[in-house]
Amino acid sequence: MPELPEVETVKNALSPHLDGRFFERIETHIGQLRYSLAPLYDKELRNEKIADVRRRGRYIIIELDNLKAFIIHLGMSGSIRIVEAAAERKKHEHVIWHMNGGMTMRFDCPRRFGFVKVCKLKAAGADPQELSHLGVEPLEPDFDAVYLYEASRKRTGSIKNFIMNNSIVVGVGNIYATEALFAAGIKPMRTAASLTRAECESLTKAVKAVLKRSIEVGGTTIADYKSVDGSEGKFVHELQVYGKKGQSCPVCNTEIEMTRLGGRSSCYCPKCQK
DNA sequence: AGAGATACCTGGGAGC
DNA sequence: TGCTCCCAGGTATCTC
Repeated sequence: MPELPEVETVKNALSPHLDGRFFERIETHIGQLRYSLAPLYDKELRNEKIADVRRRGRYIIIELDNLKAFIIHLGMSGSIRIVEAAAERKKHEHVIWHMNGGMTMRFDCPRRFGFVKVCKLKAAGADPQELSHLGVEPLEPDFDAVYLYEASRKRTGSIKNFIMNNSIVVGVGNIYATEALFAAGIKPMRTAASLTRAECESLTKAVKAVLKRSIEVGGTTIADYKSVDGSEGKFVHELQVYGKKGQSCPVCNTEIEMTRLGGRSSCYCPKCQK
């Protein structure tokens, strides 16, 4: 399931294949994913040089020279691959971009939680209006103890849901929220407002460390996620508590427990996490 | 305003 | 074996 490290990995792998090329034709095999795919037939998306490929939160932005852009979200099961136009289409490859030079970029999205949106940018390199609600990037310096502490005052929801809230900080999903809270020694069900300054310091550091480490090893492959070349992320081998209910804590051997927060399962060590 | 619930969707695993 | 049921996940939308 693609979280920030996975999307970062995909974006980095995609970039050299798209750089300076243009889309000659876009082919869709389904009417809509999360949103209708009809806007992809806009003529202004064709034969226009690809100016930039970047990431914002869990969204990939492919910007064209005319300031039109695609926003791609992989949902929970989406992947993108670059293959020759002649390659056989996989069952769930719903969108195929044909590039000059004979290669295609293909969006495989079995569970259809992903989407492709078309938008118009105000300037080169600008964030689309569609993503203006997003909070800070977790790997940027503005996600720090002061920010987290101040944003979380008066917040009565759980700290886990708080750091998974896209309007606060982007790209932290269930896996990395779970792992970061373990690394910081904080129970996921604590209210956000109950965190001290010191705990905000350890939590922001833990979020950054977990995300950076995962990017280094190519993300986390649980079931569906693969990068552009089909390789699997190796962070799954470094998970400490995610999905390990009933197993021993790698630090203190206490049995890992699970609770549900915001409808999502949340594993934690009852002894290491206060 | 914030927080919780729910819908969306399908593959995979468990249980019968 | 084959069926049904349930779960996983992020985001948008709703309700309180």
